[in-house]
Amino acid sequence: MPLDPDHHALSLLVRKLGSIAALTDGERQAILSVPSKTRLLNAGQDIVRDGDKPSQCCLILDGWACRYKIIGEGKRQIFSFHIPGDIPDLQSLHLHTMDHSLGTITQATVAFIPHESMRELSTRFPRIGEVLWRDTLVDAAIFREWMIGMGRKSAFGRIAHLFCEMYLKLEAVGLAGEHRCPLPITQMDIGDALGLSNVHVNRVLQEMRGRSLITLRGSALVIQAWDVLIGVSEFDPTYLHLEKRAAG
Amino acid sequence: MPLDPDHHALSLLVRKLGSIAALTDGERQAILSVPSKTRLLNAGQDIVRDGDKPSQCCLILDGWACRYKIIGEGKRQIFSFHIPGDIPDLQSLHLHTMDHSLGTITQATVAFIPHESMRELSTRFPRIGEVLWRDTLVDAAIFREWMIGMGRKSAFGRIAHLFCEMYLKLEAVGLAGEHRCPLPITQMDIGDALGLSNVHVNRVLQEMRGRSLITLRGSALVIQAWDVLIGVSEFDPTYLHLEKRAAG
DNA sequence: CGAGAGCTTGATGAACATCAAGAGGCGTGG
DNA sequence: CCACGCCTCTTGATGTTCATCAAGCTCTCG
Repeated sequence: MPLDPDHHALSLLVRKLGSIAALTDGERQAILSVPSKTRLLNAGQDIVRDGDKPSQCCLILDGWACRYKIIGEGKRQIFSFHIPGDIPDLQSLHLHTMDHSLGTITQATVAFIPHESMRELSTRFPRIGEVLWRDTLVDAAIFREWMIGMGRKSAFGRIAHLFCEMYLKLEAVGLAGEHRCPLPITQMDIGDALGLSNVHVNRVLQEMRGRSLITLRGSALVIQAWDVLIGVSEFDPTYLHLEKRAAG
Repeated sequence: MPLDPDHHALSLLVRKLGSIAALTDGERQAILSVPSKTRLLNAGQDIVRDGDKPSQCCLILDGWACRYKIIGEGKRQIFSFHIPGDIPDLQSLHLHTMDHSLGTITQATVAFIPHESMRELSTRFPRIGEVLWRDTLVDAAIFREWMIGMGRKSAFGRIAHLFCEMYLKLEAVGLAGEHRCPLPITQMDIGDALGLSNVHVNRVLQEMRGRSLITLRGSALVIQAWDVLIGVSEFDPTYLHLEKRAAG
């Protein structure tokens, strides 16, 4: 089998989907034969923009991305952070106009897959379609949880919640463990995601460090007091709908 | 044709889906032959609860409902308001455990449809599956818009935005016009939806009335100054993805 | 006509935003 | 190798938007 990068890209998709529902050989083969183009992007680069009508969606192979929208005078709201294995703009498959933007946070490797192929795949293999649909539903569940944070939680609780969430998401794809994970985002990013000023984020982080709850240096997060964080943030992982399964 | 209430229920679904994508006769027939049970519910009654594993989903025929979650000590976050034609718990089709609750706001008529039938319908008629999927994606788009409000907008902007949104959603199903619509929710509900206290909601409403922007008496909202409201709330209806089409 | 839910008003305080300025890190180019 | 610039983080001072508490009012509906 040739070691070409695009094939590698799709095997990540196979693993991701296989971790949610067992795949048949036929389904596996179908996914692997989907056409895709892999590209390396710089940090801080837009992948799709508010208002675009994309004809492909993207699978993150390496690096981090986020979905966001610019509003008013320089204000920004980040809706989600995305890590390898995610398809952050899957929704564009059925919502033809982007109502927000998607951009990289770090340097990132991304595979582009034509909508046409995704639609065909979903139709020919309804089970794959269901898993993809499900993926967008988990997405929405995370939005709801962020709404709770912004509507009803303190800055401290929101930040703690975000840390727990990102840790679990990373752990689920094998990129974190032992309460350590990469977190290559600025305090500004955290603020824009949680509806806080960067100044206030900074002060909360100081407090967390002062109470020895976390270590956060460079882009490495260590959660030293997991129980405290889930306590203050009322973190309940149900909403992530991570069904533990052996990868296919 | 017999005038039985369940058949009537599904014809609403036909109209709803038909307003998004043109349906073939076969598709129409298939929808109409889906089994469903119609029930009349009181105001303030739960339909599905946080933690449940429902085996059916519901179509609202009449009245209003909302999705919400109770957190901490008596705090509540409302995620969405639902009106006739909505299927508020469609996500339970693929996310088996509810991570929030769904309840009525007013007295409501609701049709219950087995998940099994919905899944079958989606598989046999991929186009219907796509439209349903799309519906959950619009749902998520609305969540994103609410996040912007709670993260980056003033109380005034948030409330104005909610009014514009509900008006357009109601208008799209023929329940509003001429900048008038029903709004059978309390100030407490508005607060719980937007992350505000009922007291503060009250004060903002006073100001809106004082500036002759709206009239809100009983459950009737009149938007007297549409342009002002969309201005202050930076309302852009793109996110509702209302594609104007003649109903099939 | 009474009871309860929702609305209204005032007083007080807390959690945050905003503004401003400086310190530390890190890559880039001379 | 050092110097420069930029980005991020940090810290302080001040101000605003909202929450909270408490009480009285109004409307509706049984």
